[in-house]
Amino acid sequence: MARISDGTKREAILDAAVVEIARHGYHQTTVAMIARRAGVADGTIYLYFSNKEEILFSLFERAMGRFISEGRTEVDQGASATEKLSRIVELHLTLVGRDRDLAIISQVELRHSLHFMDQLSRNQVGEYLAILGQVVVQGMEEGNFRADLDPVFAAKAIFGVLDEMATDWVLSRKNKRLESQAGSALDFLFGGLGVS
Amino acid sequence: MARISDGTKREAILDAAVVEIARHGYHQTTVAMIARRAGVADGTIYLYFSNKEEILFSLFERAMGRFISEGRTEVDQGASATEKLSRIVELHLTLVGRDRDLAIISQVELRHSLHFMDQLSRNQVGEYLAILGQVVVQGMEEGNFRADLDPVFAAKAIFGVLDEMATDWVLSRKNKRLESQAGSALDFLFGGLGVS
DNA sequence: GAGTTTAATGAATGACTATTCAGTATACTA
DNA sequence: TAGTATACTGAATAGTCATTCATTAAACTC
Repeated sequence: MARISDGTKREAILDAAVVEIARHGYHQTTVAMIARRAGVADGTIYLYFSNKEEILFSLFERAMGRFISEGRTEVDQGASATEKLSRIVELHLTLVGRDRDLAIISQVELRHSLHFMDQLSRNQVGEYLAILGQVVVQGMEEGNFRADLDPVFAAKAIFGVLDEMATDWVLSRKNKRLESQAGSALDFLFGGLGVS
Repeated sequence: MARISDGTKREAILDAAVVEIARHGYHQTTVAMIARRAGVADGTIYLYFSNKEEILFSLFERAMGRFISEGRTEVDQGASATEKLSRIVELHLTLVGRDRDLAIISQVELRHSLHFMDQLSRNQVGEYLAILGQVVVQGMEEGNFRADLDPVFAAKAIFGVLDEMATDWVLSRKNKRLESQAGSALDFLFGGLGVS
């Protein structure tokens, strides 16, 4: 029998969870529904996750892990801060826009509870904000961004704009591609950052 | 016996709900908990609300109603678009920052489900975005904002920044007043809008 | 291929809680 | 004050589901 450490069954469960939770919401999704879609028995879920909430956590870690690692790569490929920011914006919108189910999870379902949001904010989102903050600092040092910026605040503002765009896209039924607004977003953000 | 139409008991229930839901989250809050805090029997809740979810809806309507009406007043008091926007930003941060429990409800608990967010977005938040959009249009007509702005996009971006600030404040344990960042926010937003 | 270990199953359990409603209390009416 | 209408109560109901665990199946070992 396949070793539990293969990870393929675990992945299957997470994949199933994305679909079910995106479709019905976390609280309306039963463990049985996830098990059924993943093609395993209810009890099997508990061999891989200690409880239902851990599935949601794992879902997020998996998604955000990809997000951050790709983000770092993009940042490393840009030279100037403006270039790095362009890449981040493009990537953020592309990644969110790639998979609507996953977007629903990250824009809506993961924000269920204070406790949950707190976790996110302290860990993954915090890391993302830190990356943004570093780019802002670099831009200031290069003399391309306003000298009186507060990098921590600016990072939040940038994130706020991107996050609102993502949420809006998830809620709108239009099929307009999210990335298509990257230009407007950059114009706005560069303006806010004082890029001349 | 007091008439049901007095509304005082209904208000008491909503007040109790804000506290309990902010403290424990919507799903961990039982109807019995709300009833207990409001000083009424469990069954009494159902004389005023048809089910638990309607309490959450009503909570939101009550809060957002105040928000929008005060928002309109502020807008009407400003002459130029820049002045109006300053007032809106100040008001938004002040109102959110005034009551942490209510802020938790609006920044976290009300965003529970796609269905719920959809409602918000379509109605109250949509109205708020419309107000912001009008201000942007005015600013463009006055020649103070960039001419190539997309007002619908700009409204979302403004809202995104304010909303992220609010969420961050709710999650942070610091007691820094939210309004204290209004200046930074305005600098950023005016920059994004191309105010020279 | 007998024996052992590991993985998977799914029916049963147990706990929880939104909602109901028969009964009680309070206010109004004449 | 008797009678009626309205508001309130809280124990009982009814349904839901996360989680467990005794049993079965598969894989590995030598």
